Amino acid sequence: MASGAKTPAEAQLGTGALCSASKGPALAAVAAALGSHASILHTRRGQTLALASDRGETAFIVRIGVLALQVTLPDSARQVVALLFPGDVLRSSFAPPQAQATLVAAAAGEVWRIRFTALETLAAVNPTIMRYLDDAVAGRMARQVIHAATLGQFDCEQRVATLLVELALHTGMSSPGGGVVFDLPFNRKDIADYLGLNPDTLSRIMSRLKVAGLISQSERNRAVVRDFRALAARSPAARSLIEMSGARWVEASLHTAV
Amino acid sequence: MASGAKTPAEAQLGTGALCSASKGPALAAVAAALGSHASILHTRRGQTLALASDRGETAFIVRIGVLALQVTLPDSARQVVALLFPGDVLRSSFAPPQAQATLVAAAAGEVWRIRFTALETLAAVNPTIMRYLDDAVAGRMARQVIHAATLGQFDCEQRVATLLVELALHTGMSSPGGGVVFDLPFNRKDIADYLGLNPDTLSRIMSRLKVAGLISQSERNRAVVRDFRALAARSPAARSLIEMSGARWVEASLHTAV
DNA sequence: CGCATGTTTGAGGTGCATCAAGGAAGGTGG
DNA sequence: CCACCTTCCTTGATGCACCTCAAACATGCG
Repeated sequence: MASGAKTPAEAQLGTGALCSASKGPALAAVAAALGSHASILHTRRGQTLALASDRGETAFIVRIGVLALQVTLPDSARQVVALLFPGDVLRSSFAPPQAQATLVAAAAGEVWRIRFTALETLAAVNPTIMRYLDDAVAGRMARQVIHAATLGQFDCEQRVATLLVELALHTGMSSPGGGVVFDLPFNRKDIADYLGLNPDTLSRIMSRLKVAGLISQSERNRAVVRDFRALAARSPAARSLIEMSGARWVEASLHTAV
Repeated sequence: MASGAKTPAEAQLGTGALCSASKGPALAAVAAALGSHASILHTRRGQTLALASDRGETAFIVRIGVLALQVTLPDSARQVVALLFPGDVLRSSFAPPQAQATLVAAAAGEVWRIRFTALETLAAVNPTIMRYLDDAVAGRMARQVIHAATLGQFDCEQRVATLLVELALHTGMSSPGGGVVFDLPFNRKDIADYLGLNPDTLSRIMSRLKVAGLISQSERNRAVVRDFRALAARSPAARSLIEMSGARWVEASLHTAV
């Protein structure tokens, strides 16, 4: 999918352009089987999705766009716990009890919602679906592991670099200028809450990266990575994220300094 | 299981005493079906288990004891990403690629290892197993979410309180003195790496909690929570952890100040 | 234009890390 | 049984990375 072969909807929404299909069974292969049981939600920027439906557990499958799972523990500040990209699967039970958990859309996109029991039934019958779900959950867990390492061990610049690498890999499109362009989901406060930083500190780091020539911003909420290799070098998690994303343009970017 | 009704092995190893069965299908119910396909590993304190076997993906099911999953990203310090308690399930693909990941036993215990493909096959045939695995993974993810919030938002005292609550809930036994006793897995450095803190800082916090009368230490590597309610009050994640653990003695502890 | 919301940047404070010295616990050989 | 060593834990002094507060600066909208 490195060039062409994207649906009009994807092109319009600016996702999936540079991100090749995930490993394992592609979502497309299981879409047909799931489609009849799932309700399709079209999201807008900032829209919140209720995690638990009236009764029973729910599963969400991201088709297009970026979502954030945020959690607020009592007497604590909010933490954006995970960013969800196309292909990701979320169960409502992934959020801990006794916590205020919210699913927020970063942009216009598409999410499939399905009762978990129904999904379980489908998985029992269709090995492809089961494999897809298992792989999606495993990938989600691996990303969560990286996030834990990010929050626990990285300094603020490494955290920001990690986020930018993550976004470039998942939602980035190569720009005419030679860099990688992508939308910054949410505002500074939300991003800071994802990285466990202060918004002021985040702003400072971004400015520093701009001065260093690694990134630039055409408009607000949009970023251009000018030197992906230099950026990746500042994130200890870059290699892991690159291998997990399976994005093909990375190869080229890593060998061509800008 | 608040009193008696524990196997000799559990009593000897000091686990599972106060922790009632997890929700959903108990591990015992699926043990028979898995037993013939899994190899049983007996762990010693500090023993490391290879995550990926020679070929193919592996799953681990913790029966007795505590394990830690630790990850070291390139050019970064080690992060203990998760503590695994009896009933927990770990797939080798939960660890990100391009990272040095290790599974370490905190104490003598028992772990079942099984090829993931075999486990998948069993799950497809046996709904009870599938349900158990799904629930175990969902619970693991919820704990990972809490850990992210802990690393991202809590101050150092809240982090330590959270760990102590977690350990008390999962491995604690009520002591004659009225408190809750449990082993401290690993040494200070390892615990600090789990909480994203410096060992020196951790030691200071522990001393502070001792002075405040919340905990005491009979021997090294062993802790007694003297006032569980006060400790829980210092951890924003306590309510979530309590509800997830399903430990029954908590009810009593929460209503009796010491 | 004028207001609301979000971002940037500076000045100053603080929580935690770092460094270093001392102390307890456990193991080993005499 | 006691010196001795190694390992781990504790605790004080100091410094820095990041947070906090506040003011100026952008951006969008009625």
